[in-house]
Amino acid sequence: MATLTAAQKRTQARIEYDAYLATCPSRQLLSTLGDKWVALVLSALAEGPARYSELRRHIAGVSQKMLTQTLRTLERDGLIDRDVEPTVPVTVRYSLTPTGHSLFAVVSALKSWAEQNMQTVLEARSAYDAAAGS
Amino acid sequence: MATLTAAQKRTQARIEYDAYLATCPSRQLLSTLGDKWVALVLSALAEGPARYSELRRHIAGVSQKMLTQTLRTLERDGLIDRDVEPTVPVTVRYSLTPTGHSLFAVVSALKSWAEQNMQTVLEARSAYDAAAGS
DNA sequence: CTGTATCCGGGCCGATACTG
DNA sequence: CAGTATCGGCCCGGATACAG
Repeated sequence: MATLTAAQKRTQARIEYDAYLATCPSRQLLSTLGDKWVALVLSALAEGPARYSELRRHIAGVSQKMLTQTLRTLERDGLIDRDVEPTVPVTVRYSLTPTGHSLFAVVSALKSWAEQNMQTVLEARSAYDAAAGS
Repeated sequence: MATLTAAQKRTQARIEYDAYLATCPSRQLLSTLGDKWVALVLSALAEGPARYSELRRHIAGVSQKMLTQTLRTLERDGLIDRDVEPTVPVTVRYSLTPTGHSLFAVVSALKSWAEQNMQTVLEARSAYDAAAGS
């Protein structure tokens, strides 16, 4: 039949909304920044260009896989440059593009907010947890 | 023995780094904002207080579970207020706190960056994919 | 040195059913 | 109306092994 059940309508609405979100610039940016290592890589490269192994050492907790994956994503989005020098063994330098620098500025603003307000947030959290425990 | 293998040292370094990240205000904020629905709930409430069912309708794609979970997290962090009116049936109004409003301002800045630069990013992405396909 | 390929466990999140 | 409880699929991301 042509009519849909309530459940089907809801599912359909969700699919459409997901599609809408997938094209939303803000959401795309947010999900990229939300990635665990993106902000750290941006910060590291904001201090200047660096080689793969330097990044790996500087961001101590990252796994090889995630570092490579993060770098590829950022490169694909035009946020960082990847320069390969044909030495033996090969040398690779990563650096921020202008777009990457401008994104880092935004992230810095976020960082400032966090540093100024996280204390308040943490206190609210403690108060909330204490009330729940009583 | 007292010495550690290279693998053990790396694991240890990762644990310490994770612990460090867990206390980093920026990272905490980023992982919160990265949550799929947080920004959407903030945006919705920035337009004014709303009831649970209103939010559910306004943010069409969200599931009951995730909406509740998101609201709880934001409430816990002191970003939104939850007011219960003892009517029958019960009425619940959510609204942004001052801290919540200030966070929304930051998110708005992020949104502006996304709207201004996502076109460039998308083009870079297309170019990258085209090069890979050749 | 700078990656790629594969396996696999844990957690996120949607669907569903139930409640005051 | 405004939730809570539970199950299950899927994907993220770490560990490991291999390669140019």
